[in-house]
Amino acid sequence: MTAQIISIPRAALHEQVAYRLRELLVEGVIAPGAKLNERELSLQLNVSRTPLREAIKMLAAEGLVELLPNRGAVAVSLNEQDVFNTFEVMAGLEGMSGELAAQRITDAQLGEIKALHFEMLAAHARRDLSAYYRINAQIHRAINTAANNAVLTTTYAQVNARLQALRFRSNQDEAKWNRAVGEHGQMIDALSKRDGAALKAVLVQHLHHKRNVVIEQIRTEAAKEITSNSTSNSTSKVEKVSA
Amino acid sequence: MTAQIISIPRAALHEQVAYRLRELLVEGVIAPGAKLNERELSLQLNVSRTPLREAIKMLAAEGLVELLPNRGAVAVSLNEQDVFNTFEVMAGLEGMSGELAAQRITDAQLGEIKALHFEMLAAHARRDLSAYYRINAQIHRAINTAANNAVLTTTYAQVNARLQALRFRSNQDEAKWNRAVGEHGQMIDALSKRDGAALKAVLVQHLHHKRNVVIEQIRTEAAKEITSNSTSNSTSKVEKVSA
DNA sequence: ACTATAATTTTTGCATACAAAATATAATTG
DNA sequence: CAATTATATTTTGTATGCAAAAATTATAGT
Repeated sequence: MTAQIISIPRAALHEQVAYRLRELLVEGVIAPGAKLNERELSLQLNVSRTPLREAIKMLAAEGLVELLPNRGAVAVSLNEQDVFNTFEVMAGLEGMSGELAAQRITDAQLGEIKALHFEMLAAHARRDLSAYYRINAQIHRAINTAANNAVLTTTYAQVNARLQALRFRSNQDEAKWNRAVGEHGQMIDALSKRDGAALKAVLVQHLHHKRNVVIEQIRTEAAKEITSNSTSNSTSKVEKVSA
Repeated sequence: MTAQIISIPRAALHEQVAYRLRELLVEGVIAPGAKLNERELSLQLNVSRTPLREAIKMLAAEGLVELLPNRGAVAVSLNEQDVFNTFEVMAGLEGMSGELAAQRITDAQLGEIKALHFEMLAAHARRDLSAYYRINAQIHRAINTAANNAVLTTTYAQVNARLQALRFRSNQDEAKWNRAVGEHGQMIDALSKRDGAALKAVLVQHLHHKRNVVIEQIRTEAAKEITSNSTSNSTSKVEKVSA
């Protein structure tokens, strides 16, 4: 009879909207630099503008969108300097995560990370990039969890979201992929030995390499943009949200 | 004639409200755990509930208030674990700041920090705690600026704001104050030598000590609360915003 | 034809209005 | 009189409406 009374109230509308928008931004459905039209989005998400605007304000505070006075919000578009800075902070936060995780990780958590590591090796062997990225994210999240610091976790997630929005998960070359996998092996070693300094060093270097890959990619794409723009018209501006 | 046309548009209302609320929260006018009544605040700030709510959502994303579904927002109230975690992250971020600042600081910036340091020594000599805290914050901000990483600066500011809301700037004892000033001297030395590792170490230790002071104070106040509650009624709940 | 200006439309920003949930108060019953 | 239920009030959540700003289109002038 009273079964439903305890039931958790469904998340507030602005929360749901924020969650959905976060997805759209991080998955690149709303491309960097694209405008967030309130009327359009409220129609597509089937909510009024009020909770939508509240959600947008939250995303602005998270750094996923930028607010232009009287001109609404646009999805963040990071330039090379921004990407560099973001990776620098991410490296620091990852390093912290690793250092703390090495001190605090439980045997069960370590076991799970080792399992994930083998799954990652499997994905690598199959050349399954999508699975690789998924498991990779899981491993890093697991390390973060093992650090056992909620403030670190949310801070990390917030900074990381902005990088995810770059969607740089394109085809990296064979050598770099192999190196990344190798670095992951070193992480497991360091974690097993509870060697915080070593884990930190690997993680920082791992992110350093990742940063280089991304910046290289940004430059390549910027160059491509220019050449393609001179021949045909750019498609990067026509951004539509698919509900 | 066209002088006014270029003039920057005044900040949007929700921005102004967010700024003001941030002040009220950080300065402790709205005490930790206090409820943010929308009607009340909108009257006091003289805005409608719409921009007020937008501002509150931003503060929630910043971690300064907590949203309770269908029950509004309350000023964050950090327990001992939260404070510990926050300081841990702050130490990491400060360390990063120091390491990068040592690499990137300009002579002019170093000069300014040295000047601030002398001002701090003056405040210390005068036992002017208020000035000391102000200058202390300026020095840490200056180091952060010298690190030349906008993402780090905003991340740092966001995490720091939550600590400021604790308002632990009460009277610390003589010995600890002296030690803190001594640590500041070491910072200047490390910065002058552009010794990132040394600066980082000092900053991390500095925060470590600060954390201990704060946690000790929290425990003391918690103990006081209990005794005072048993004799008279607590005043910590009756929180009013003074516009 | 191209630029500059004016009218129109769209879009954002803010306030208000209404509905639903939560809280406070009153009433009722054992 | 305490405990519980019912009622009233307050408060939050969402939608809508209106005004101001920006973007777009139309118009006029060179």
